[in-house]
Amino acid sequence: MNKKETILQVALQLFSSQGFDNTSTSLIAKKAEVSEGLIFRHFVNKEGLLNEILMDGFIKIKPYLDKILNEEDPQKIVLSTLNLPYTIISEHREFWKLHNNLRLQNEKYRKDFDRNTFFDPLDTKIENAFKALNIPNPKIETESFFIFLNGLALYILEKDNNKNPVELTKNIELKFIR
Amino acid sequence: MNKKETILQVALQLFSSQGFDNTSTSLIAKKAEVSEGLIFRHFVNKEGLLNEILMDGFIKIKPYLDKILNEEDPQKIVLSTLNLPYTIISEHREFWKLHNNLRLQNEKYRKDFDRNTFFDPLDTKIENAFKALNIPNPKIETESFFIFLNGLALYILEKDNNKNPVELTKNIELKFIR
DNA sequence: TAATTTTGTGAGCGATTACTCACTTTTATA
DNA sequence: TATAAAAGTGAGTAATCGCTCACAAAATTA
Repeated sequence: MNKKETILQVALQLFSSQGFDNTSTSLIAKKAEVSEGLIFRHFVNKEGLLNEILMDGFIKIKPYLDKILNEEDPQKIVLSTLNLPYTIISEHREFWKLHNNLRLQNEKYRKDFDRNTFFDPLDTKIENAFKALNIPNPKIETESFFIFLNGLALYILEKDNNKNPVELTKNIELKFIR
Repeated sequence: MNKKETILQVALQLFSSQGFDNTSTSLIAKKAEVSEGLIFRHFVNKEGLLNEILMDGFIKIKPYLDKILNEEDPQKIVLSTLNLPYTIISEHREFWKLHNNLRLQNEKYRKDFDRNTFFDPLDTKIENAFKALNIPNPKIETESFFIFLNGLALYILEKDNNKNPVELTKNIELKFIR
């Protein structure tokens, strides 16, 4: 087992459960069973470690997004986006929790992320889908849709289990596709 | 100006913008222009300071809740609850931001808060309102409703301004009351 | 006014923080 | 196989952390 990988793995686990600020590099080293110095050899500083974790995470998330962006049926686009929170979180819970906490707590991170436009293509994809479905005010509808999506993601994150909230998602679906 | 009050005010501002862990007692003392020791005289420890801030905050929030709980018209109940995020955040933004961050980041705080059942009466109130409005599955509808409400609160928190998102709220309203 | 309590100070404590660096061990290259 | 580069160690650093405490000033009570 690669030691660099172990550090990344342990740090992600700790950052997501305890928070970035509240996790010391000494604890990471201890749990990863490496010397503390090795962390700084590989990642320069604590923030560098965080950045590499985030990069890795987004690279793993990307394919889920691309799959939706390649879809053409507007109804399918909306429906599979509604399932995105469950899909992502069930497979990358720790990363998504970390990303969410940083986004809500760290203003600098939030602005960097927003400038990064990671989800922008999905945003326009959804808006176009609503247009295609002849929804009266597609721009506002898209805004509502993403508010719902964020709420749903938080809801799933807060549950400890990874059970798919099918009935709930169905109920929400009907509010956007009649 | 009361020095204890100043400490509470400064600490709330710093905790909500930087996070609890990332804010030192020395910085609070400096910004409040008091000695660091005074913080511990008044609040025993850093966590005691946090708790008093939270207590104060919830006491200020309570009346908004009570107003809805005393309402009888089911439609009005749903509508004014949908306006709750904007109402609370525009007047107690810092407190609500702090509460949200703690809830998402600190597992102990989340569990304590959930056990505290602060919002439980509102939950049943909404469910009964949906029953009165003959909504097919009131339990699931209530769950969706609060997911939406959480998403909306985050949306308003992330915006720096305090502008009431009327058009958006109207759009969401129509998804719950036809 | 005198005694007591409350409010406030600031130097200082041990523990912990992120990080450095001289050094050794392992791996890759010539 | 000799050499260079990369990976890994662990003791040590200054700075900062939450917090204590002896003491002084201010407010309250007797």
